[in-house]
Amino acid sequence: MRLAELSARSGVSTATIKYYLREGLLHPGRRITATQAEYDEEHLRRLRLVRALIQVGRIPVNSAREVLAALQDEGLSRNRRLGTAVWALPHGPAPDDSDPATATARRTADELLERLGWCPGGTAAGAPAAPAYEMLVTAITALARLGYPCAVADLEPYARVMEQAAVDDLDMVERYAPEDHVEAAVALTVLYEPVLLGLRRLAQAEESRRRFEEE
Amino acid sequence: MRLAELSARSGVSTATIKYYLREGLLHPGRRITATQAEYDEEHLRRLRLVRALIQVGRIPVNSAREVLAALQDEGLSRNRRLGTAVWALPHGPAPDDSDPATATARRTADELLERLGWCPGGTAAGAPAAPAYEMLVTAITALARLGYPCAVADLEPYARVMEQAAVDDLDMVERYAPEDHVEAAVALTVLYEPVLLGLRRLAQAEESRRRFEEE
DNA sequence: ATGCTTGGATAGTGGCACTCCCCAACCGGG
DNA sequence: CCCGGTTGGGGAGTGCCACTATCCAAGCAT
Repeated sequence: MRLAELSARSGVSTATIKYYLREGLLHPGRRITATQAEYDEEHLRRLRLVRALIQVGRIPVNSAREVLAALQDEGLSRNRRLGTAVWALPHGPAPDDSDPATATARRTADELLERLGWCPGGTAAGAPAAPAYEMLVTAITALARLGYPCAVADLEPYARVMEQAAVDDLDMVERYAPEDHVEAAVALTVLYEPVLLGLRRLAQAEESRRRFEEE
Repeated sequence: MRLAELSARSGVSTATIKYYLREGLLHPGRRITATQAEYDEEHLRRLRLVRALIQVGRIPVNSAREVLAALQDEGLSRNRRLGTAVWALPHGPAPDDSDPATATARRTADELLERLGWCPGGTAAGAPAAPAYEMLVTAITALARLGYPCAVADLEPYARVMEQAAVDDLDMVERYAPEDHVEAAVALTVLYEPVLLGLRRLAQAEESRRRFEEE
């Protein structure tokens, strides 16, 4: 199919597809002549994934490129590819280590992971800490600076809850053929984030109504 | 305190504070002379909240203004203020109702809410749907378009999990004095989002290691 | 008086995600 | 074979956003 048809079937403008091609988010089509190229179903599928990651998952174009590159790095084992892809996901500002509140937050996070029996820093000993761990530290620091408590005991219930979500995530991934695991894991990790946050806000509204309903 | 001291104590540059003042995120200081103003602890507290919402919670400046305006709208009841504030939180692109997949997603979401016993659309009957509900529909649509299943049965476990998180959220809010409930609810809703997502990614890594550890 | 700081206003910056436009190469009809 | 319309590549431009730099008059400190 031609660029125009790819555009029509995906609902993405040709200008935007050309931009993604330039940015390396999409492989170039098979060149038919010097000025024309042919795209296939794989391009369409990839384009839809790109769009979903960027628009729904709010991932910056640069990160999306890294994530997608990891997805199909044939030189890596399945586990390494998944790790690399999830590693490239956006994770907000790095903790400000000049702030003493950050040190406290780090201790809280470490103690939490230890109590949960998870790997310290989200990785094997000695390795750099996972971006998700840094994200957690940044958020705990901000909460502490605002005067909201964030002790291990406050965080633990949330961790238990996300542990359950992760089990459900992995169950869902395992429905697919092993060669699709990495893409499924990335897509489900990213695209279930708005689902989880949306459900949380709805659940809060419901619970709030239940507790404070007096009109 | 003067602008310079506010800047030093918050770690935010004077230029940025002036920008926030212009944008109405911060109340103007008490004018001392024609060219000087005095700020107090309340300004400092507010500034820290603004920074946390924008930097850690990734809320756009415009939304932050609306959220903060709702926080202290004296004309509204506590519940209405909270509703207005949470309503103003960012929620991604609106569902594309010209896409038939959106209609399916809407049906899935409705059925899910019904099964959970939550208000349809996250609101009272007839009222416009909550932004969080629209966010959910958008995400379900994107997943469906990518070929990932998103049936009611797939979503329900996540909803149960977030129901528990919401109970924990509200418990935490109730530790504060009633007059602080609204601010606490907003801060905890927004700032626990990175905590939850970070914990989920760490939990996934842990669960993945548990299932696929073979080195 | 003078030389610093202060705070308000305006204009500018850099990054990001597109989007416009031109051009040369192609394709199809007459 | 010619010619109008279409295609894809590429560079430049757009709009938005979150700041940031500069200027200026008014203060305060010595």
